[in-house]
Amino acid sequence: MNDKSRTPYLILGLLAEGPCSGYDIRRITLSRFRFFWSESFGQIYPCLKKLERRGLIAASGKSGRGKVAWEITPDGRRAFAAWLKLEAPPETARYESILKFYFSWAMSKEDRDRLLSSFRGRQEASLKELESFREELRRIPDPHGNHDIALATIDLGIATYRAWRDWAGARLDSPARDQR
Amino acid sequence: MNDKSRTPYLILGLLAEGPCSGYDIRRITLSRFRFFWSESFGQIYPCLKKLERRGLIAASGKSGRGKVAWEITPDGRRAFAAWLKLEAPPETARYESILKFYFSWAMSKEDRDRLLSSFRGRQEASLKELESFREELRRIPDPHGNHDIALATIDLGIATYRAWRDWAGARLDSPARDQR
DNA sequence: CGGCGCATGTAACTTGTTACATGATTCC
DNA sequence: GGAATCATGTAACAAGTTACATGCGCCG
Repeated sequence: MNDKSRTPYLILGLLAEGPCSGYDIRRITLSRFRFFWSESFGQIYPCLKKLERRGLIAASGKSGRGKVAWEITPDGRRAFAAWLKLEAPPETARYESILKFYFSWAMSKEDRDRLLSSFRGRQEASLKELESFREELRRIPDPHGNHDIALATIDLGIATYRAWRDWAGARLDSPARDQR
Repeated sequence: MNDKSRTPYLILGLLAEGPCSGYDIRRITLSRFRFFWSESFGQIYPCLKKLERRGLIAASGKSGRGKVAWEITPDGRRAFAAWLKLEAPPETARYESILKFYFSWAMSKEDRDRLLSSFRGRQEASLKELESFREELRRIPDPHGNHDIALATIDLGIATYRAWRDWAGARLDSPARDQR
């Protein structure tokens, strides 16, 4: 495991919490992980096969439909723990809508407002989704004692979505004033 | 210009504000754009050549050292404006340190605190950098009247860095309590 | 029994990074 | 004159997306 893709570790980490299918992993990255992670099927499925070949995960029978439940092996846990200790490299980001906002001096006021308002709407929707997931998580039992950390992660997402929504809101409500 | 890379538009947009070299573009993405954009030399230089071949930009002589000053052409402005009008596709993100925090139930408390504290330090440093750039921008003249929008963009970065720094700070100062 | 969503898979492609090379200029 | 930084460039590679194909099971 000396390549640079993080996909294997995302998978190992999720499986370390409990069995999962490739489809489950995809759904997780699309919902509660969305503000900090993404994966496509084209990454997930080949990576699952590769991890299996290396003995880091194993298929533990099929559940409903064609769904495969994957489990982490002791070797997998070791590989995961080793990665977890490493310092993460500097982060990079690409938010096209922020880039467009930066360039929005070249737009009409209407187009800029449309951009802002659609931005605000997306943050608002993501916020609602995370907030309701947070409530759900708070209610269900916590067998492994890791809910506090999951909740803390979600709180970071909530804080981010709120800050972004409010930022857009302020530009829409009083666009001429200089807010901080 | 029917491919999916946004690099050409970043370049066109920056050149639309004034002449720039490839190195300048890189520096901009490394500093004030860092919270929402990144580019590597391996993308920038080939892309500049391609944009020149297509007549969207032109080299306007050399300045100090071997530095090439690039300018946008009328065709370039049109291509830029056309892209700007399009709705941006859904955003994806990858923050390895947040992923690691999510998985930090598998860490010792010391390792988790180290992670949080290094995270906080990076947000703090980025925040300071953006704040001082903001002050600098406020002081210099604004010939094209687009400083307000640049400042607004920077404010989003500042809000993000603050929220992230404070989130990490709260987890470090009173890790047992349930903050919002 | 038709359509939708679940679920897996993969091939072709694009995008982006890394590592390297080169040379000029500034500063000590 | 040597080191650091500025500045450009590219080849090899890795990573990630897209578009497709397949089939099952559930629901109306």
